[in-house]
Amino acid sequence: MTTKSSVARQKILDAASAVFAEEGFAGARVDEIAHRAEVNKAMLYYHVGNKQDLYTAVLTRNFDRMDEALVDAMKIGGSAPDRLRAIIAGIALALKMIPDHPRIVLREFASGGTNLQPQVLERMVKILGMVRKLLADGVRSEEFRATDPVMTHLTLVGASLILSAVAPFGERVSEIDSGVGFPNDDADVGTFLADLLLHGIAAPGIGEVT
Amino acid sequence: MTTKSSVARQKILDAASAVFAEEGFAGARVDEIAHRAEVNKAMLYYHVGNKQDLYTAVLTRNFDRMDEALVDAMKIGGSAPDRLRAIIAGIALALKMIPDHPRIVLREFASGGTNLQPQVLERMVKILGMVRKLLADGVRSEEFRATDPVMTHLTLVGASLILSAVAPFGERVSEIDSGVGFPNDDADVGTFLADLLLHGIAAPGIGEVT
DNA sequence: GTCTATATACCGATAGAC
DNA sequence: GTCTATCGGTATATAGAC
Repeated sequence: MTTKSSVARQKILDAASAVFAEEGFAGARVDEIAHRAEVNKAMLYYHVGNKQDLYTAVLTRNFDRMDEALVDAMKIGGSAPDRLRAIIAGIALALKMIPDHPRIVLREFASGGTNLQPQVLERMVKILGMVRKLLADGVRSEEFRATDPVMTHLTLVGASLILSAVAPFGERVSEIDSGVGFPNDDADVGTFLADLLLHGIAAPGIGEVT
Repeated sequence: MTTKSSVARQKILDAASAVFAEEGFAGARVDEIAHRAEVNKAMLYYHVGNKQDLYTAVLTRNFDRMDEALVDAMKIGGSAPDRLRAIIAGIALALKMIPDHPRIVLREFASGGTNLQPQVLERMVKILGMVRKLLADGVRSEEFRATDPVMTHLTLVGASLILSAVAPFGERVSEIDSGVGFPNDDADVGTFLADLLLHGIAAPGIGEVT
């Protein structure tokens, strides 16, 4: 059958996610995706549809997984800083489970989201909204300073994406300069980012905020 | 003549920079670049070379402009926090002057830098090194906490790129949800990021660092 | 240096047999 | 549901006249 839970369909989406992450939408080849999924190209079109449908299906699935993980991470309650730590840890963990996702999303930020269908944009906006609401709550309860909310949540999400996506780039860089050293898979992105965003890098008493 | 300063060549690189920013390397069309540069396609090949050469020429030029601006911004000296503010302001200003650049670089982070020639990677490493050295200096002088240096400088650079590149994406999002509101061109990305990275968002006395 | 015309190859998509 | 064969469109790149 051609249901959304077909095994072939899942294999196709897995392969497509990897290829879109590596090559981008324009650079990805449908033949390559079919080859990696070990299905005939005609079957790919039969099960999922054309390249754009495939891309939308991949992003929808990846965002739904993200959303599921984040809704889960937000259940803990507590102070705004505690919940911020929880959502950042949730984002970092989810991106680690779906390593293709940050690379695809980063490209969409770069391209202006031109390949994104409305249902995908809605899912992105929902996640951005969760972060933004949390930040606004913290400002209201006076646990956070009143920073620009939009730039703050873009920084949080953007930094999470970059840190989660940078490993392959790091390998390429170390080909020409082995002394740089990018984060490996063991790096605790969540704890690092939460500390940084909450307290910054200035030592206590150094360089007051204006 | 076919020198690097030819007017035609500069027009081609300007057009190519814009198209690569919008469409990525794989998505960019040489015909489109030639059309925007108002030169014949054959002349484009004559003046610059093939698509890969063109991409490398654009990135080399953009990174050299970045480097020039940053070396300039670093001349001020002063405390580590002061210099951090200066380099972040320098990055933000330079990216504002070269709006194509963050979009192109973001894609390269996503793709693992597979389209980057060694001379381009070297220029990236140089800029990353300037930031990293500054952070290390601050830790040594005890003006900065001893955070992970690699993740810190990736966060700084990544956040600068995202905040500088997100405007077109923001316009796409507001098509489906006009209430989100992304940073516009007037946003003072430099001051925001410097405050955030130095002091974080936690209100004084809230949620101590472990 | 400039331009037209075209070679060459690739890629997305599907027709049609089984 | 599955596969082969192929169509049609498009993209990079260049030959060759001026």
